[in-house]
Amino acid sequence: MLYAQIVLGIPVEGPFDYIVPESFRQKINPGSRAWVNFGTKKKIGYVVGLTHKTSVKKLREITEAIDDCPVLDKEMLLLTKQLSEYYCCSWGEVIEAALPEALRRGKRVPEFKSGASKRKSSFDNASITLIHDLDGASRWKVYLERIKESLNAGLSSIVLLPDKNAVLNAKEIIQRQLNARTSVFYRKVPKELDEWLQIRKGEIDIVVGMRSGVFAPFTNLGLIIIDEEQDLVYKQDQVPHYHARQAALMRSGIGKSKLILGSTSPSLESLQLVKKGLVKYVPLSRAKAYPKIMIIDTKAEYLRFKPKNAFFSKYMEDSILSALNSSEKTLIFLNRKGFATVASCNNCRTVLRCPRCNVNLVFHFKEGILNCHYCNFKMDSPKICPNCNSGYIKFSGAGTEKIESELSRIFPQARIKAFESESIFDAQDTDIFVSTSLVTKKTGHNFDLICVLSIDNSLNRADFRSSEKVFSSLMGLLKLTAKKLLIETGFPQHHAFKALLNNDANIFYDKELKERKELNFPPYKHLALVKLRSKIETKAKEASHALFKRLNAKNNKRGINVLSVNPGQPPKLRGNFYWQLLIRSNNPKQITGFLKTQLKDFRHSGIIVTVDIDPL
DNA sequence: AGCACGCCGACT
DNA sequence: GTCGGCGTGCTC
Repeated sequence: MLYAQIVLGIPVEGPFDYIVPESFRQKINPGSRAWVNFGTKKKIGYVVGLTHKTSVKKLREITEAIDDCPVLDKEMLLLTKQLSEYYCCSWGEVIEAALPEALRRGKRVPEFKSGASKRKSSFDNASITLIHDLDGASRWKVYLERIKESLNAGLSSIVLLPDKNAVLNAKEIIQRQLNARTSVFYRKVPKELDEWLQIRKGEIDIVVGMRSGVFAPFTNLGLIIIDEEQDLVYKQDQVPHYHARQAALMRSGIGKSKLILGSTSPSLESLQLVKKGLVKYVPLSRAKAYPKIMIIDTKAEYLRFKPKNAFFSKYMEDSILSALNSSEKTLIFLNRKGFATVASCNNCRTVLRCPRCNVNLVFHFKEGILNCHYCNFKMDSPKICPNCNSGYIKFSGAGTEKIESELSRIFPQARIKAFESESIFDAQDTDIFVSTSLVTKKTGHNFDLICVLSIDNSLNRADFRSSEKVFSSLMGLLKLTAKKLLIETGFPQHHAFKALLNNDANIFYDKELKERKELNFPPYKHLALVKLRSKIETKAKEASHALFKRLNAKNNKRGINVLSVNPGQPPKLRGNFYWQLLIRSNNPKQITGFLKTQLKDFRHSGIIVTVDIDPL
């Protein structure tokens, strides 16, 4: 008797054994899909193994075999398994993250010959490289060389980028420079399945994609490149909360392929791997001139000039004016969209909030609406206060739109454009651009003057990564100018600014690493976030406290620390109330092991629990 | 996750 | 008396 060990794309640990009927023997192999009855439902199962022995009494038969040739090869099976052990989710859930939608729905693929797998040279320390490239231009030379090496060895490459624009841009560079079969591959790309099949058949040499591109089904992978590896989009914000960098590290270990991480401001995680000697560090110098950088101490400015409610310091205003006078291009950078942060009634002080998330709504002047930046809830801006019917709604706080209108008041002669969202911003006839971090995502922009406003908001978040995020966005801005960069801050001594002033990233990294070490934060320790959500506020609170108590009681493991229970951030999102536990450990696998046993029989009505390992 | 089985409260 | 709430266990 032959049994198939099958996992499913639901949060239950398998595998489950099924009888393989004689007629399906040819088609049931590790990595192939099959229809199975599970409970009362018909589901897609993924065969992860075959066996002649089973301890289960009442077995069911596989309903139908789907694949002539397995959709997952040995490497992919191992990769998805390792990821499920790391990220505290089921094997089947990771498999579903790695397959195109059509395959998860059970769509058949025509019979195909799997691409040949090639033997690769041995894997050593030089196999992982971190390229620290200060203006983001010179690294492409290295990328192209390494891809070419891979091609010459008959091996394929994956190139990951943070967003669609960068993907299309990269594809163009590659197609211009190399004679190779290149495919753009990401979730929801038109004809996703066709692309997938071509890669699986070995008809493609290079895949350019985003996060999920790390699962491109090559059988002869030689190289993975992750560009701007510090970018937060490489972490999936849904189960299975995997990080493309982590997946790439695992995949390169399994398949003996090389890995290149490229960045303008490397993550501390990657630098830590360099320090441990696991990753080779390659710094590239900046080709562009280094701009003049000024840190404007807003406290000192205030003492000198006492501007009341001014958005710009005197120095900044003067700089913008002189840029205008010599018809230079200026960028005003701030991290807040919209016209105002808060809309409140001037009479009763009622603040207008999102009904689903309970956060302040942001006023968008052009559309005349209030918008929730968490769930995208929109409503027409009310003329009168919904609470006291008074007719005066006050808007305070500065977003891009507010700054835009303020600028046109101070500089009526200037042509000003604010860009949020995806609006076109190659306008030639513009003197001053106002933008959020979106501007660093678009290529080919150059400014004579960049002014950074209200960076302190970002710096003082209750987030241990806030400094790193600020540093990274400043380094992103640095790429956009060779002339002048002004930063307003009340913390001019901060190591992020010092590093910038001295053109020495190590000033930032050394200090930041030291702080992280002292506080037991990543990259020295790992964190896990256990999130509980419920429609009912008290239930979420009570359940999270019960879980906190339980985890502390059951935790006899050395090295695991259940740190805190807190309301989620934000506490209310899309009509659900969130609470979260924070756990610290030396090793994510240890947390995952602990949580998998503890959460199996933790059940509260109306509560959904999810786990995020290495949250960002 | 999704479902069935099973035991207690307020309704035709 | 029964419809339905949700706590509990299970899915090969």
